[in-house]
Amino acid sequence: MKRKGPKYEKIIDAAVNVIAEHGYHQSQVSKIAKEAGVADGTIYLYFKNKEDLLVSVFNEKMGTFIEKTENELKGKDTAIEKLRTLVEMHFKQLTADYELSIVTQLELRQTNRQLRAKIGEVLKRYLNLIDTILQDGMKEGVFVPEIDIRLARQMIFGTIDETATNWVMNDHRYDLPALADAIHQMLVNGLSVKMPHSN
Amino acid sequence: MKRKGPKYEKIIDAAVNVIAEHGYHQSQVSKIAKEAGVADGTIYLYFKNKEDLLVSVFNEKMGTFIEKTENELKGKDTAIEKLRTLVEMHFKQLTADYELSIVTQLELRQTNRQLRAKIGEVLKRYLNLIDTILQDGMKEGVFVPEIDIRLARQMIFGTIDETATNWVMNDHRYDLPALADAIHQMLVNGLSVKMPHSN
Amino acid sequence: MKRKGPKYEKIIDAAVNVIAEHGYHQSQVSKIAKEAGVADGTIYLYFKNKEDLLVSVFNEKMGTFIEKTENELKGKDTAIEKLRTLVEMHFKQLTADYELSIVTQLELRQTNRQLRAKIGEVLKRYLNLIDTILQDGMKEGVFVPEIDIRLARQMIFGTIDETATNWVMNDHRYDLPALADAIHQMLVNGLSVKMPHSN
Amino acid sequence: MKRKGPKYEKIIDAAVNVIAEHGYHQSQVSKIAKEAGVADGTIYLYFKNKEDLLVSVFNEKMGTFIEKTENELKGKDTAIEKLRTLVEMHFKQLTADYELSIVTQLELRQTNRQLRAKIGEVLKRYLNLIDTILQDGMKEGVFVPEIDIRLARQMIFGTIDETATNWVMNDHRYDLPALADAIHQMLVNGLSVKMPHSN
DNA sequence: GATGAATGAGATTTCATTCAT
DNA sequence: TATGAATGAAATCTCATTCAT
Repeated sequence: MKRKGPKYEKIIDAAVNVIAEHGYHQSQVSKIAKEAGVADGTIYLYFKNKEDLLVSVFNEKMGTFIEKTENELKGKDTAIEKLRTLVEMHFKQLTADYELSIVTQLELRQTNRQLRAKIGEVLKRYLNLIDTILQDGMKEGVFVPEIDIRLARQMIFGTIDETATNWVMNDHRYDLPALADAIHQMLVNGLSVKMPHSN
Repeated sequence: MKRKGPKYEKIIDAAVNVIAEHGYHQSQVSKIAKEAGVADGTIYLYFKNKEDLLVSVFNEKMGTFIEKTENELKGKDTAIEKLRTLVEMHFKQLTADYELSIVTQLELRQTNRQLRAKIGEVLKRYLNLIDTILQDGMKEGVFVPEIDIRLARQMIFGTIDETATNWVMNDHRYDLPALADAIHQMLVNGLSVKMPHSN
Repeated sequence: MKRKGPKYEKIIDAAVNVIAEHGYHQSQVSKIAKEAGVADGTIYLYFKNKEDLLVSVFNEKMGTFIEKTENELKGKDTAIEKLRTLVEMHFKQLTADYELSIVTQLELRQTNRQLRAKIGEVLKRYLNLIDTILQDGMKEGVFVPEIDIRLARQMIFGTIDETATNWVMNDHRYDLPALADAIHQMLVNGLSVKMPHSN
Repeated sequence: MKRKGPKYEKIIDAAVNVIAEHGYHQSQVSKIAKEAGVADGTIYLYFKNKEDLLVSVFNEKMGTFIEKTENELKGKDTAIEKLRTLVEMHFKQLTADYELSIVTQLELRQTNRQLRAKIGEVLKRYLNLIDTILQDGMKEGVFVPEIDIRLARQMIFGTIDETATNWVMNDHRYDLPALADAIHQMLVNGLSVKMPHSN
């Protein structure tokens, strides 16, 4: 099972394109092979089976996605800046890769539980990024100390993801990164130390 | 195409049970028919095709879900109370129907774009509920007036949905309604009129 | 899994014909279905999978084969007559069913160990027939009492089977039942009470 | 097409081992190449194709088998002794080569008609040995002169082969050469000049 | 209305063989 | 000679849907 080489990359990219264009359930191995310019059997020299290919697609693309975000975060000093960067990077990267945005937001979700579990593994690294930002913010004293990290993470990821999915389902009709500020503002408000509202 | 009658209900309920037990991709029409105690062909007297059945499942169950929430909201006076009620009702109803929670949070998402679009139609009524609460809150002066309703709705729904999905994926291991208060607090904070944070 | 009905018979017979004509490895399910005049999927209403179909072919045909032999044996009084009948029936039945002779002597042997084990189960009933004849002969005092039943059975079956296989491999070019007498004579000689040869 | 050299031997032996261990249908060319320590393509420098390799395996191994038997027969004077030697050598050689016994008795039979025909060619030399013994015995006056050589040969080979196959299928659980005497006795009886039985 | 036997299109994966190096 | 990456044809089985009864 070769896991590197130019054909490996080609197949991964072909998979993204085919899935984005034809949808998950219409992405036969033969279609991906044709798009990659290799024989059907060649796929199986690089991937154990179709599921392995799909997981690898998510791994590779999400890996890059996360790394870029991590790198960008390094230059930021405060949790609030980091959170803004995270949201911005998320939206910018999806905007920069049209096909990928369709694949991650729509297509790769129509998979069975098993595949979704493996995808979930990869996502954990991203969720850990969020957790770190939250812990930083609590240390800095800008986020409410009693906050449940898990719930806060679910608010942040849920909000970003829901926003991104809506954008893709609306055919990328509007400027997603332009929404980053407003989203950021709401999230920070939700987490910040302040006078309690009266209810 | 009969849309009512005892068999109609039986088939809908059988579908929920079969999907919850065996998963979306293992829920063949014949299995649902057997669970419902009818012949395979009978399904097609009540539903146009399998997709129609699945949409109907979501319609019927989500319809009840939304109605109960609407009724509960009627008794509440302020937007903040209404939001709390919405979150609570969401979590309570999922907790009360084990099978439904699996079906709506996990299984019905593994469907193609077309089916998801139809499910989205049904969801709109729920999202409108959220919008109304937001508008109320802005009229009341408790929510920031400049807020983008769409983004706020995505934060609220995204947070609730992500929280619910995590709970199901963690095998319902903890008390979901118990989280409603903390979630509500974060959301209200995120939306409320207050002194801006310094960043 | 229906195991009876006119289609069941049709499929079994179609399988024999297709295997006899095209050989085991060229007998695709679709070819058998076409020969039987049913859809591919119909095969799977009557058989669990292709292996199950092949085992059933052997079961059904060998079952009839054995029953006819058993019936014929009932009319015989002595072990020697019974043995002659067994050999004759074996050769006559193969001669009467051209396709079956090819399938059982040549094609169904090119199968994996698992399938062969299941076929072996069916054969046991036939081998038991032989054992009974041997025991009868020993009781009658015409067969050497010290004979190892297992070895004697292997001689009888091995001889008959090898003879039949050669006949099929020689394209049925000669009259197989005409050899029964000579075969029978040799086998009886081999087993009979007599003066030991001098060696 | 080199037919000699150390790699030729290595490949032949690797084939026997792989087939014995994994079974005929699990013996891919690549697996044999790996076992032999050569590249897949190298196989095709020594053999025309996979069938040619398998026939060669049978050729080489059966050639040695037959030669050893021939050599042993040379030292024997009478047909009866020769027959005993043939049976003994057959069983001893199978016992001495565990892998070979599995390959010749079980695995190489699961092949198509074409390959089996070629294997039959190789076997002819062995069957000729039997024929010679039979003719010797008839000349010596110990075997019935009217015997049909072909039938007698089929009895001898069929019995030996059936016995050997049963032994392999019973996982070599008992001492095969120990059965040679009894088998020999039955065969000789079957062929010998004697008073006809009364039936 | 209700049945359920029958349909048949469609896709993943294997593996013998080739050929450029 | 030797390599081994690449090829691509080919077949089992599933399951939504139909329709004669």
